[in-house]
Parts: sequence; structure tokens; C-alpha cells
Amino acid sequence: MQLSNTSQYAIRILAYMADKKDSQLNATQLAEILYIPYKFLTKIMTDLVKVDLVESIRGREGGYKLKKKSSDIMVSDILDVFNDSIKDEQCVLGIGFCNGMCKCALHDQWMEPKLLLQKMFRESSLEDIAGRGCKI
Amino acid sequence: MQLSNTSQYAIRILAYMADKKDSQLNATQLAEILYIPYKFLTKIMTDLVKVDLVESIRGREGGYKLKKKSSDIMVSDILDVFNDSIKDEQCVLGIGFCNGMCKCALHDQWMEPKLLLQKMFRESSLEDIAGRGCKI
DNA sequence: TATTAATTCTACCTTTAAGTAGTAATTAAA
DNA sequence: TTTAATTACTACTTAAAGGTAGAATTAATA
Repeated sequence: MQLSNTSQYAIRILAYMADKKDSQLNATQLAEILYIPYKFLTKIMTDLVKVDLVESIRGREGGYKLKKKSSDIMVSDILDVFNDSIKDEQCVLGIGFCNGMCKCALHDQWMEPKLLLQKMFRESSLEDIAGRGCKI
Repeated sequence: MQLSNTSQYAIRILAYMADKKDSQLNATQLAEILYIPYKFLTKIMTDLVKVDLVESIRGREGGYKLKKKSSDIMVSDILDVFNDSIKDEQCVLGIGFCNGMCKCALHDQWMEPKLLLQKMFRESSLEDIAGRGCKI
């Protein structure tokens, strides 16, 4: 049980950009520093540009910049882009939707960890995580 | 972020078997009742037999039975079979191992939900979840 | 204006998860 | 002893995720 590779990359990219404040960074730099395959990174960046989390500057001297304040971008915003966030009625056993009315066998046990996961994703901004930890 | 299809199926199968106590059930019955593709189910069952969570009775009048008391089979035992459980130093951002010494940007926020997920998986037995909820 | 360095687009390739097909092996019952 | 019902094995197909290639587009600068 873990985040998709794509989501993990996206979070790391944006957290790094947030750590570098408003400076503009290009795909080559990001790929090298974060050890993410260049072509895969550009694909991810294009997705992030489309949902307005990132601004792209095309052409020579181009690159990427965060489009919002780092305190205004939540980890859950990033996961949403790749459909990797945890929905309220997401059934841990994959049987449609789960709620008080109609629930699966693990529903009760799932409630608390689910809420904490959602809290972590929804309440952690890029500002909160940028530059923390020794691994990027 | 969710369990693999295979893990979800396996948990549902074993929880159903636990709910039916020691009665022997065959693949056709399980597949129909749980809406799991027959051939995929038999593949999963073979894996569960190999790790001694399930006993198989081959030949005519054959089927499957739990090999242990339902109170002795934990959800984490099932996830382990399909490599879907949460390891202690599993990094939420996928950068190798994460611990106090060397951690990723999300490490601190991840600690609490991770522990609760592990607790849910490790402390929920089939007995605890069998027959709970209206969906199987 | 030509060159160069950058992003973007389209299409493809590779790997893994999910699912299917067919047959062999097994065993109880007819 | 044959038949039918069952699991196990091997191999394949399909779908999705992960990753790559190359050309088109954009824009600064010489």
C-alpha cells in the first residue's frame, strides 16, 4: 500500500521547488538533482502546468516556477492530479463506496487511519514540508 | 493510495471463509458469492495454500478450509503474501528507507498514519472482521 | 534572421498487475 | 474402473503504470 511512483515524484519535485523559493528551475536541473528520468519528469510537469500548480516559461531561458504560494499548495492538491488521494467513501476492500449505511468488513478499523491519512495530505502544504529531511 | 486488487480479494475471501466457520468451500462457490473472477480466485487461493493460511482438499468433493483459527490469522499476514503490507521504514515518498537518521520531507507527517495503518493490519484478525458490514 | 535552449505534443516501448485458457493431477462416487 | 468434480500448473492475453524517443513549438540572444 503506497503512493504511485508518479505522485511520489510530483511531491518531491514541488517540495524542492518550494524550498528554492521563487527561483525558476528547468527540467534538466530538476531531473538531475532529484534523480527522476528527464522525459518522465517533463511529462509530470506538463500535467502540473495544466492544473495551474506550476507555471511554465517556454523557449530559451525557460523553466518552471510554482504558480501559487507554497503555503497554498497542499499535498492533496498534488495527489488529486494523479487520482491518488483518498476519497471520503473509498472502500479499503474495493467494494464500491463505504459509509455508515453500507460498509465492508474492515470499514470500522479503516476509519481512523483513513482520517489521519486525509489529514496528512490535506493539511500539509509545500511550505510545511519544503527543506525538511535530508533526502530530496 | 490503496491496496492492490489481489490483496483486497484475498482479504474478502478469507473473511468470508472465517464467517462460514470451518465449513469447506470450493472455488466456484467463492467466486460466485464474492464476485471474483473464478480463474483469478483459484490463482490467489493457490498462493494462500502455499503459505499455509488455507488448506486445500483436492479432487471431487474438494475445496478450501482455513488452516488456522480465524483469531490467529491477521490481515497483515494476508498482505504479506502479496507484498502489500507497510514496512517499518517504508518511505512515503519512495526514497529508499526512512528513519530518524535519514528522512524525507514528509517523514514526520507520515509517522502517525503509518503506525495506525500498521496497527489496523496487524491487530485485526479474521475473527475480528468476519461477518461485519453488509458488503462481502 | 538564424541559432540555440527550452517546453510540449504525439507516439511508442517496457514492465507489472490483472485476468483468462487449457490441461494435468487428484480423488470421491457411481 | 470409469466418470465427474475438483485443485494445481503453465502459459498466454489484456490493461495500466512507468518510462522513452523524436519532432514541433516557443522565445531569448547573437
